[in-house]
Amino acid sequence: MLRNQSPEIVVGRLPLYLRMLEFLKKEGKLITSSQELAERLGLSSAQIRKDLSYFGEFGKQGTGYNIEYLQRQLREILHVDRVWEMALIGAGDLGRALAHYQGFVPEGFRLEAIFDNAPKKIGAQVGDLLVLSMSELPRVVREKKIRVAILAVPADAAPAVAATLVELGICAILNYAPITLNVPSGVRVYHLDPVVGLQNMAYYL
Amino acid sequence: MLRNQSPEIVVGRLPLYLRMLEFLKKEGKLITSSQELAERLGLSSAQIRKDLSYFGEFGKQGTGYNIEYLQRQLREILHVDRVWEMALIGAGDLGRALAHYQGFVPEGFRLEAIFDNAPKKIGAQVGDLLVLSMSELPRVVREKKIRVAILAVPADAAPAVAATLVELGICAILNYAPITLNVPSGVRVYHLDPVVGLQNMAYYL
DNA sequence: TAGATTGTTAATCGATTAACAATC
DNA sequence: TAGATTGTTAATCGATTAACAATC
Repeated sequence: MLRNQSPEIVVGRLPLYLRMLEFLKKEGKLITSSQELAERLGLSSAQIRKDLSYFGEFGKQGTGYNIEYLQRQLREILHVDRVWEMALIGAGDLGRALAHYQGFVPEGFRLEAIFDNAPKKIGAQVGDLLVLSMSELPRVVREKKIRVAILAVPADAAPAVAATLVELGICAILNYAPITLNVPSGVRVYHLDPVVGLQNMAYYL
Repeated sequence: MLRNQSPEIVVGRLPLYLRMLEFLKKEGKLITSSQELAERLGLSSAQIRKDLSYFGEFGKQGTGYNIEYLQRQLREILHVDRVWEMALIGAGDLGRALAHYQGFVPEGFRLEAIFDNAPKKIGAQVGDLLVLSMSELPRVVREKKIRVAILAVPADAAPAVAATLVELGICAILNYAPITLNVPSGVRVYHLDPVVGLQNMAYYL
């Protein structure tokens, strides 16, 4: 695959395209166009065509894009044409909410285990998982070859847990802790902080 | 205030600066520099100076930035030098986790009420709030002059709820539903979807 | 064929970086 | 004063958009 420009920002939009394609499919559509996608997503049709063209030719002139086909292609590009096992760290309110979330599996991810270091929580049932001690983390990550983790611990615990995850070979961390994590290059962190979103929007209030 | 370029992307970084300043303060620091902030945040020092200079002059040559002072200035710029009341829609697992979250108030936001339309949930105690019926939403929003909402309902319910929120005059929506919301200009939506983050990172796996 | 829409090029627009005078 | 760091300018870099030939 040719990579003559960094696609980081483009890759960031592909999951949105994938989500919208699923939505359109549920509306009964079989075909869509860059214009329809653009309108629904609040982007320009040129941007969508350009983004897609970076990875290949997926449409037909005069017709548009076959939704199923484009979904398959995008899933392949994003490597979500398989299921990635995940470790969830933190069995607090948020951790339990994530453990109950049904939306991961259809999109290429599955929670394999949930960890906490509070003795009161260890052994508790959460969804169809039992909360394991943090001391089990290395073994589970190794045995299940886990490469993705969700971090749902308080901010003050996050740096140490992140360091452990990195050491165990985790290379993608979905971080719910309200703190900027310092990780080596090669490890990716995606940050989800409600306060960052709220403060951002507050500027415009 | 002069606005000769769109600061959207800059405004998006200010909450990160604010969060890092708090972190440095907790380490006992009184002063920081664009270089220190840059290293900790993984940005360039030039970018941080440029971002700040867009809103004013907050530093001293040779010295750097007084942390407390810069925090106060950034809070004022972002309009989080006050507390915004919020309505939370959805009393599922995620809604309850958000209702228990202690991190909103120190950052300028407070949950005023939580709503759901499931009869089983209405009246339940969640944190120190009682779950109210959706039919109460208009009254509460009006009486408390609420302008910010958190949407924590399933994707299929989200568009209708968002439309209601917009109609009631809500102008900032923190959206946890995995769907792109269509709102009029003037209403801002900040999207938090774990799957989007995971799929984005999966590209690099 | 006529109409529609893609994929792609070139132009435009905007964001980041490098460099440095100003100054603490 | 010497050293450090800001605020700002100009240069660079990258992303978006407009336009259109190709083609279904």
